[in-house]
Amino acid sequence: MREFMNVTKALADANRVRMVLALRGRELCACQITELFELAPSTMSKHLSILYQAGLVDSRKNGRWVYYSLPGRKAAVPVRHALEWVCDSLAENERIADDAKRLKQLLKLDPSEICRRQCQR
Amino acid sequence: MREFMNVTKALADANRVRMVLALRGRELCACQITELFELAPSTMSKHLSILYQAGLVDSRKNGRWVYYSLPGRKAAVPVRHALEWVCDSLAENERIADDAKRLKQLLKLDPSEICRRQCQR
DNA sequence: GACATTATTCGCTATATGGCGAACAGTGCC
DNA sequence: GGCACTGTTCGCCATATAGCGAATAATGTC
Repeated sequence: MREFMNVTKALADANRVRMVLALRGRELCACQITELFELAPSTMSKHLSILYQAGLVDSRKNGRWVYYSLPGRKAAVPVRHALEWVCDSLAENERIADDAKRLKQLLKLDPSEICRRQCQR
Repeated sequence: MREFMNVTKALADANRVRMVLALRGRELCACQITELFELAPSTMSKHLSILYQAGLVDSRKNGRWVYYSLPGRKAAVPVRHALEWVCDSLAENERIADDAKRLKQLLKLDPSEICRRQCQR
């Protein structure tokens, strides 16, 4: 029950749901996600931590960068079903499509370029 | 997105999830649900209203009684999938099994008997 | 080692949420 | 109509949550 509620609570925030969908089919580093959603890095980090605790995302550290991704087959069955449910339900969603569009632009840039942009704010 | 978040938010509370599972395969009147979960009627009513707004439960009024049930085929696809996900994920859960056991006892009583019990508190 | 870079943790504030009891509303019975 | 019964709405309080900036941690570069 505890674990299941971790998943439902993790999915009860629109920004976290958008993050899950942004991770479909690719991994993203923290700064890319921060840039995509225009939130403070600390806020982003907390969201990702909640998703991670729920098992909804994986993380991988490489040097100074931390990459997040969807867990795929290794995830527990309830988590896998949750991810399928979320992705299926919002596949056609306008907001999600817009996120995907902006992400596409973002991926053309070098990650370090993104971080530089953030520092200038 | 709005509608989808209504569902995830509705499922982000353990008591509401337990209510959904208690409604598997039968309808229950509000006083039965109140008795099962030992919450104040006003609290129960609010929870049921949130589930209803999300489309996760149906309601039917009959005289002084209001009956709640799962929506079945008429529900939208994302809602149906959510209900399947919840029920599958917690089918073996201890707490849910205990709820089911207590509910079984409760169903032997007449609804009006239950209400009388509540008034005596 | 000193410094820049990337991400997380901590401390705080504003808002949202779950809980209750009291008041109100709708229904049925006398 | 008056009253009992069943549920809901309202007003309140305590706690949880999302957000930010500052401080800290971890890594790479000079």
